[in-house]
Amino acid sequence: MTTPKTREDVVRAAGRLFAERGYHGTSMRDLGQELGILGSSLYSHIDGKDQLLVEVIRRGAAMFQGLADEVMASPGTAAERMRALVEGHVRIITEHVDEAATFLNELRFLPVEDRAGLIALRDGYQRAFRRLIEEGVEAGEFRPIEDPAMTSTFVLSVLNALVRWYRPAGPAEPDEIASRMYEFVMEGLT
Amino acid sequence: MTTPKTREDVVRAAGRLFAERGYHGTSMRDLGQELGILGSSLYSHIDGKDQLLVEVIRRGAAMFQGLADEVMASPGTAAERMRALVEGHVRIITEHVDEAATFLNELRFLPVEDRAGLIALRDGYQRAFRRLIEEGVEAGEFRPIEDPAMTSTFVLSVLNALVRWYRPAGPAEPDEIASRMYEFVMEGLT
DNA sequence: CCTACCGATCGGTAGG
DNA sequence: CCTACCGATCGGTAGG
Repeated sequence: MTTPKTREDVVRAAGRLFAERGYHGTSMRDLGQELGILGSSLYSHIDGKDQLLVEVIRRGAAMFQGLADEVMASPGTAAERMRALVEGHVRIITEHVDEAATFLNELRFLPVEDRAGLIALRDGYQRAFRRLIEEGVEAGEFRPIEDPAMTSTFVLSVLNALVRWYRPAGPAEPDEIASRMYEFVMEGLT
Repeated sequence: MTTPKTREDVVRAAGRLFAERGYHGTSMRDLGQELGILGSSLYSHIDGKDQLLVEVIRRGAAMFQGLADEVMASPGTAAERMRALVEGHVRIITEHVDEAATFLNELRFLPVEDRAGLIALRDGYQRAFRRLIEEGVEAGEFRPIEDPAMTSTFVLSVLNALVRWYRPAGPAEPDEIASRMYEFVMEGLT
């Protein structure tokens, strides 16, 4: 009675397990079990385990890159665009934790031929934050910041760590998380 | 001519590989190779692979807990103690990246009987940050903060992410990193 | 610390 | 999607 699994089902289940147990902590038999089929049956949908990792991570990367492209092409002050980046980043993670977590945690296990390209995407995303910080400093919206690259790492550290503690059943709503993150990033503790 | 490996050598090499490739991405044969011996020879030093994970993570946990105990028992304003926590945290990571990274990344792979205790240690460390934030708000040193628990997560996100990007050969000195982190945590971007 | 293994599990294939 | 497998690798042991 249960309808046959699709390739899409397989990729999504892979994201779930890679996020939860890591790429090397997930066997093809685990993944089959998650879908109610045998591990060997997965190979009618995909070519190999590493292909699944590539596909899950590509999805994560694409969402973040899309956000950065959109926000950086839009008008507004540096503060306004920073708010848009924070809200978008939180939305991506709360709506797609698995792909986001796998993108952020399992990049190093990618096959060599895919690794460099996806790391470049991640670095490009970080560069958007750095440029925005530089613009904000120049415009006098932000305080003088000696090392915008390192500071962009700090901002992204706060945002990315959400994949580690976000739980859909948790007490905090995504909107509330985004607001408090933006506040913290802009004002710090004082 | 090379002196025999000690148990200490084994634990340290395990920390290195667990940090770099993850627990499940490291085989006992990999670990042996790192030390110039066979995988099976490791068992004259240790009882099992999971024991190595427990030991590496215990070391990481102990350093952070020691820092929190020391700082929270010392006098000083909330800001002064926050600075001490940031500086200590950065020092621990820059001097012991492997144990720190394994503690922060591989906790979930611990044997069930050790997991809860070490997670409790991590949570206790985070509680020190939360209490300090609450004290700083009450004393009027920090701005009013509605959710000190979530805010402590933000501060720790910035600090913990250092295990992901710190490289001893990198351009930034530990002291400089600590200063900029403290500045960011206190003032944010504005 | 090595030699020589062990059973279990891994990613993956052929054929239906 | 399953049956029935494959060679390779896994964590680990006995004996020296």
